[in-house]
Amino acid sequence: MMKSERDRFPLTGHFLMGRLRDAMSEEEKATVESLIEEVAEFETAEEILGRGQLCDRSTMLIDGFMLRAVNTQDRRYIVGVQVPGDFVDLHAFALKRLDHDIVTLGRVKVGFTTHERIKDVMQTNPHLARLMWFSTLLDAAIHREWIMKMEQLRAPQRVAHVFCEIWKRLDFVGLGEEGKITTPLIQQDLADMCGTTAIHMNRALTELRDSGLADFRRGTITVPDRKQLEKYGVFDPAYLYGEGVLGLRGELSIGMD
Amino acid sequence: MMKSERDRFPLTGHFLMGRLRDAMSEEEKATVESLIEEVAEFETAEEILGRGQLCDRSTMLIDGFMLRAVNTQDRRYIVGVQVPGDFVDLHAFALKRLDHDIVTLGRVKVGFTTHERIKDVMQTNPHLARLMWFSTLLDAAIHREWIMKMEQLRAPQRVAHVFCEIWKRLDFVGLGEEGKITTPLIQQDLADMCGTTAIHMNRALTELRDSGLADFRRGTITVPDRKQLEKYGVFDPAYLYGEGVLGLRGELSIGMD
DNA sequence: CGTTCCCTTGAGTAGTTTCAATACTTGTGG
DNA sequence: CCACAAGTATTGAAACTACTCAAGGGAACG
Repeated sequence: MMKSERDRFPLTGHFLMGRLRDAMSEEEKATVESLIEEVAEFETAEEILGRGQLCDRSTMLIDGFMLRAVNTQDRRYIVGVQVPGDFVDLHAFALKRLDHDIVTLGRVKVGFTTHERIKDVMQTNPHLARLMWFSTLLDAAIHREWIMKMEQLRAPQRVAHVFCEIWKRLDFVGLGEEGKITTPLIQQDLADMCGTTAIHMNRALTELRDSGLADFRRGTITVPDRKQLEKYGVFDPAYLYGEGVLGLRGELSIGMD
Repeated sequence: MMKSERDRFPLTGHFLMGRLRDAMSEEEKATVESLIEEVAEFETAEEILGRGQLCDRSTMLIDGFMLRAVNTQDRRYIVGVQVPGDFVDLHAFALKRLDHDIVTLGRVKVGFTTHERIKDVMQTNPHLARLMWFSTLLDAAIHREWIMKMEQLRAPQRVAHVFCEIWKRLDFVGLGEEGKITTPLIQQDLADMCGTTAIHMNRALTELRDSGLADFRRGTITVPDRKQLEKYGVFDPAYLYGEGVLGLRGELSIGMD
């Protein structure tokens, strides 16, 4: 049996999986794997990179979850979640300073690479450069979906959408299980992702539970029928560029050469 | 007197103005200008590029405004606005298909360049490549701010924020006037940007008008005291990467070499 | 076995939507 | 020039959604 991507590339095997990883040659996968110069583990709620902080390295999320968040005096706003395989602050390569914090959600394992190394790749392998660019734009596409989520959905639908997104992204990298997934999320996190108070989030979760769509208990999300939850949360995975109308897998020759 | 950027580069003179345009050499500015192979004008509400549509060119907005929008059966969701100097669908270079529509807001003038040309630049000028990447990430940063806008603000503050953002972005490219700006926006557009109904948006605008913070009348936005409006709309322009804690202008040598 | 963090519930208030109706503006053709 | 149509803006009232303040319950960890 073929070894899994993760076995062959223990640090970056999940990068772009389910999306354009198929468009990467073995050499390119090896190049990406070799970018990681240092591996580190963090406890929960640790800040990997803070807003406004100058930085000269980027972080690959190997295991666990992370959040993009902005903290003000009185509140925290979550603007994104990251799952294994995500180059969580690759955009810092071009931006130099982030407008938000990157914080761990539960224990995580990450790999660091320097911007120096990335710059080399940029100049020597235009194809990989483009894939890295693509991966940062994937985050932007997710941001747009979140804006729409806020614009159109009520609290219970928003969480449903969040559940669907995380699940689907885990599916892409081969970590999505059947029936239930476990995360370090608490209700306050979900509230901060959906722009509601924790109290209201609790009521939204109760509603989902009562209606049998999804059950959230201390980080474990149980969903009897994902299709139904996706319908309820108006979730169409196309924006994740893995499949559907926006997917590129069938047209790898187009543009990514 | 020195000719303005726009006089010297009539098609792309506003590109990255107020942000990293200062980091571009004269040759680079000329290169970008030469990318534009075709200039076109459009009437209002025309679709430049539709969701899911394969594409092999990108569009520079020269004059006027554009919207990033997603249309469903019953509603339209606006996820971004573009002003002159914006490479409105540069990200289609890496994504190939957009997850949203790009539509004109009022009459516009645009310039087209092929992905073929962009690819050349990518491979021959890593510095420019990086600036182009930067410009797409700027959009992502704006998306994140919009998510926060939705998460934390009430309708009147959200419009206030939209007004501040558009104004500041016009400032950057030298089109921001004193006291008032004129746009082709209607109340329905503002509602679609803020995730409210047009009716509620009307009440929000009335509130702004009554409180003396801002007056919106048929596209013309009048603001007696921008600082005050910015405070009300919790608007901190840092996320636009032109100045403030995230600005790079004083540190051009860092990273962008 | 108690502390701490996380979750739950109730009641009153604030913000938003919906439905319904009414004006104002602008452009067009008679 | 007026009449009309289409698009845009405004207002009122009732229903819904979410927030705040306040109190209590449960699980995990030492």
